[in-house]
Amino acid sequence: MENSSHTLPPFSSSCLTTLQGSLPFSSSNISLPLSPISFPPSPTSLSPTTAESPHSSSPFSQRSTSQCLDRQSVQCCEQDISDQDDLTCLSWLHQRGDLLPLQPLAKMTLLPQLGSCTPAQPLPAPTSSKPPYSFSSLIFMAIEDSPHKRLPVKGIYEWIANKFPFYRSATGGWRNSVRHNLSLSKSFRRIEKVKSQSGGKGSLWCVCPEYRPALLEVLRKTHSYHSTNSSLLNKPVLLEGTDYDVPVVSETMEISDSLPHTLLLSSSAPQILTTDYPSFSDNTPCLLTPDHEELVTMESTDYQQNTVSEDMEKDPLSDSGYIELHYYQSDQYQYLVLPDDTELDLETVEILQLDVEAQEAAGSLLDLAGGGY
DNA sequence: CGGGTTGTAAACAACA
DNA sequence: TTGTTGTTTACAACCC
Repeated sequence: MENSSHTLPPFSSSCLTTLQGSLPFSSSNISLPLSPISFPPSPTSLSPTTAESPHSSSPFSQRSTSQCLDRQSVQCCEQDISDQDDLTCLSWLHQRGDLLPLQPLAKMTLLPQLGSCTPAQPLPAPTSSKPPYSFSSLIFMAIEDSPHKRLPVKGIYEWIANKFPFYRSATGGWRNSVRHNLSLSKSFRRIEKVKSQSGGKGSLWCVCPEYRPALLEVLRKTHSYHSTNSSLLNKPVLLEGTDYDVPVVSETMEISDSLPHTLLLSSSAPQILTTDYPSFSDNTPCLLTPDHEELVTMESTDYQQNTVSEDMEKDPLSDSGYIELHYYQSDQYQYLVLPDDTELDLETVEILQLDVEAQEAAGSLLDLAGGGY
């Protein structure tokens, strides 16, 4: 289960950001490196080709953006994409193992404007406030975060309690609510355990695929509300008083066509970095420089032209109003691949608290989940 | 105001 | 017998 040998593959795990929006969708994409990865790649997570390159000589360490996507990188990304057998999956739940938890609004505070890579204040000690998620969302996340996309009730309890300390100290009533939701909600389906399966009573629970979009939308709205409904739009927000060490819905991006762009990034906890986010309506890939000072236009690359387009054409959600953004990471950068004719106005992008161990654990979960469905 | 959703509590049966 | 799981009902609060 927690096999640490299952670390992130080179350029690793493709993480998905599933958005709902009304933006045009095309077959070609741009790649947007998001932020440097601050952790050293695990030896087992690197292919021979990438492992040969020390960090200092990595093309990604250069500011010259045209060098940022060499052929090897492209191939790695291609491989990564091809391995993504289910574009609708919540891979991000694994990849972004400790992504930002949604925070109660009262705990949001403005960050000082950061001109460059300035570490934020360490997050204060957690408090015990109730997470903003409904039980359906909690169950959904728990199940989606499981290797095989199915969990027994007890596993759901444990996931929630692990991720949301509020429920560790809460009385047992919430467990009743969980069971109540499982039984009552059409979103969840009970799977009888085969008799050969050992251990424990009860059944496994999974998410009904037809209800996934709705559940995702609930998550998106929850995050959207809690990340924007505080007149903090376009201002970097530091979520403090974090209650949950969980990663959940940060990949929800609010896309609008009217607001200036703010990109809030974190290369590793507890740093929170910000940068202005330029328009990408010219379909030009951009690179966020290693020190987060600016975004630089990138040259067109083979990667852009040849690698992702087919994948996006096959996007099963392309007609459903959902847009999937593929999230990659190399040993130094994270890449967000976007549909290129998207009038990309990010109202708020929040990517917080990338934790190395959690990501590696998430990677192992992904590996397990690869054959699970 | 009505309907739908969500959260909570409780009762109960089935099962390990 | 006990604790867990699953179902069902009831009610309150909230939102649209």
